[in-house]
Amino acid sequence: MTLPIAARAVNTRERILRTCLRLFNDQGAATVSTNRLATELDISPGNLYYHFKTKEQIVEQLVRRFEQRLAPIQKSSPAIEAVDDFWLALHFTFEAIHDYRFVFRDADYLARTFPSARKRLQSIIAVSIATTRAQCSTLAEAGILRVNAEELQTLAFHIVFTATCWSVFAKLAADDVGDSADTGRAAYQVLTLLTPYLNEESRHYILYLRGKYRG
Amino acid sequence: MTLPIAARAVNTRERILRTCLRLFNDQGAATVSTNRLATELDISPGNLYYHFKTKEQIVEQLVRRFEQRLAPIQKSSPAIEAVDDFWLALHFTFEAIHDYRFVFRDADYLARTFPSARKRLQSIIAVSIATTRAQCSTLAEAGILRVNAEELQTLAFHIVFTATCWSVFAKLAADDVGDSADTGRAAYQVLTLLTPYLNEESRHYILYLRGKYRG
DNA sequence: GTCTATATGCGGATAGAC
DNA sequence: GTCTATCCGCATATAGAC
Repeated sequence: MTLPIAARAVNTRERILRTCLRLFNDQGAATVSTNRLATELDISPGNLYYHFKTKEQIVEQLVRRFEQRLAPIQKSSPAIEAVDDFWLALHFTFEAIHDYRFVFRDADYLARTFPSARKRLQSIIAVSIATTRAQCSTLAEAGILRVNAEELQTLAFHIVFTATCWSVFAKLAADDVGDSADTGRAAYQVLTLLTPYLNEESRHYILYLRGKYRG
Repeated sequence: MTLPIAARAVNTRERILRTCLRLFNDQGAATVSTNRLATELDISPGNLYYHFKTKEQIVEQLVRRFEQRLAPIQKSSPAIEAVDDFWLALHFTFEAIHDYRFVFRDADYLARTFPSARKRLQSIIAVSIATTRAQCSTLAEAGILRVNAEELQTLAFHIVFTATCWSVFAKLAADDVGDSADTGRAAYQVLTLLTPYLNEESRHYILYLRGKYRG
């Protein structure tokens, strides 16, 4: 009952991507060489080369997956009718970011080294800002968020900025070497940006949520 | 009228540091090898080695200078009596960050590769948060900023986060490849965080400043 | 598909002559 | 102080056998 050849091939390709993602997240995309990746997988460099001719191809595939992971979350924009919808979407987003944390962590290296990655990253950010603005806009129309057009834009920009860069900063500021997952803390930090602009009722709700994310 | 030998030596050392800073800022600390640095300086690798035995020593020296550059700005904390004092301090800070932008841009690489740099970076961030909190606290006592203790902490944290990571994000989000200096935009973005908590008078002042930093 | 073996180049670091 | 020459190791990439 061994798997057919085609399935085995898919499996190796899949193993490469999964393992690479893990190593990238743990050690940084710049640090993880193709050789080390092959060693970790217990396959030969030649075999790795058979599946991916360049490191760039692996990177692009992983970034593409990250993009696909974000897509359904962002599609939910119109359904954001209350603060906790926003909160939930934020949570999913941060989980995705955490699962692919190398993407933003090593953004500078990736953008510098792989032109294809650079384009994709910029696209992700542009889409994210647009989506976030749409979400905030929906909240504003529902009277939950009190902002003018300019504040809306600045807020959306700042939320995306926080989402993308938070893990870099958290890791840097942390005493320990590992990456404290704490996506809740990240979401909380973003929500704090929103707080002053919320109406009374929603602000109270935030204060309630806040209690759950402090220790 | 040639310079005495000692002075020449100091000069080469200084030239190394200056050129290295420029290359780091332009191309990234990870990308710039000691060999490329030597080539750019028109000196031999051996000569470079004479002045700095390791790349880490150069990095540490540069980070130390960045720290020293920040120090006098941070010492001015008690003198923050109005919003535009804060604004000015912010401006100086962002100028310093821009002049040493590789420090935060490549923070992950630096922290990973050079333990000495990691410690220094963490110290810089810790001091910055403390300083910022002190500044905000002064503003709060003067009735300019209306925040409770928790908001103060979160705000300080977020301000430092923005200051350190902004250039990374700005560069990533930008279409062009170069680094748009625009420290004004960065300072404006930080000030926006403060706005909702300001008293009436100061908020108007901010709105006035805002006009100067939009195109 | 997977392996072994290897080409080629660049990185940091260093010895020893001048 | 500065150079030339060079070691060593690791990176990416690849050819060719199985």
